[in-house]
Amino acid sequence: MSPVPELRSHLGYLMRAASNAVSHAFARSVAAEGVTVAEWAMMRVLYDADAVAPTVLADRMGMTKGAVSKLAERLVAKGLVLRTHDPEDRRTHRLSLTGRGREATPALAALADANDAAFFGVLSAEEMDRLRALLERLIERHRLHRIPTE
Amino acid sequence: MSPVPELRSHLGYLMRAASNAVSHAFARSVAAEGVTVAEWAMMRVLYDADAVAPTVLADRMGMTKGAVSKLAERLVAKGLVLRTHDPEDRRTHRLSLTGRGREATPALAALADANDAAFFGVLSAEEMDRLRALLERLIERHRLHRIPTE
DNA sequence: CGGAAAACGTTTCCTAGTCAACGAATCGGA
DNA sequence: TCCGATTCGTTGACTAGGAAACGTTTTCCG
Repeated sequence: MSPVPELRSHLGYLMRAASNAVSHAFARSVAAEGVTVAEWAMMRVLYDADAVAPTVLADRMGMTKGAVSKLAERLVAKGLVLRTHDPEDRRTHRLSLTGRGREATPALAALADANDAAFFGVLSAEEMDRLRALLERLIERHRLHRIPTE
Repeated sequence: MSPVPELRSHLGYLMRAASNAVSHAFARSVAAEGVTVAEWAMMRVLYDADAVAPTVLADRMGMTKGAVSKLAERLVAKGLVLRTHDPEDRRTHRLSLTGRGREATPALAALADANDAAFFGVLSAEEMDRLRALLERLIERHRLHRIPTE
């Protein structure tokens, strides 16, 4: 009967626990293809929007530019991403998928689908929709919150 | 119109994004008190169940014993946790909060409450309950799933 | 009761990300 | 037009955790 709330009572704690579990499972899954979760995320962004500046990627992926810099370097080393010059601004450059990177992406997407199905399959379709709506609202709100402070 | 599903369509991705945001905010909050999120979690477990073996903590916190070993070492160095011998088994030992650790815990719990309120306050009470129920089910299911494979 | 097997915590190596300092390039205002 | 302010990506210091190898201690069974 302590006045101090339990760990389990905090939504933040539950969120972290669930997220760790799902990400860890997914990490094992994509590791078989030789990439990490963050690498997959960057590849997926580049799959749609090629020739993206690192700063844009950082914003879109919710990471710092330092992290993007290192992540891109790993993908370049693996031959999945390449850097090209920006003719109009010599400070920056553009990141694109290589042919191999583009070819590998659909298979990784399939793994992501399978991981989602395995982890969230215990929920009904309606519950999954509700969860998705709740998460999207939280993310949306946080985005708005973050801009003025930084 | 690509056949490859978007990142945003994956619940795992949304979960990771939301979790990162809430944990990051909380990390900044508790950093003012000189501890990290994981350190707070261990302290909270020890607050209720004192004199706990590292293996038990690892299981209860969902971390590896290696991570617990390092985490405990940091807390010992900060004077918030102490190790005592287990008289019946010389392989193991017990972890407890020091007086200072015990005194500091309620304030950290208050920060956790405040962080929860700030982050999840955009949801209604009913939505928060639903989210909690969904997360608890996912965690529960994953626990059960993990045991037979290891 | 003795030796193989198991349990326990630590340590090493690795990946990963934040923060802050930095140097180069560009922009903007006087 | 020129110099301070800003923007851009990189780098280094640091925290954090997983995987696996390791040494110690205990357990279990023949």
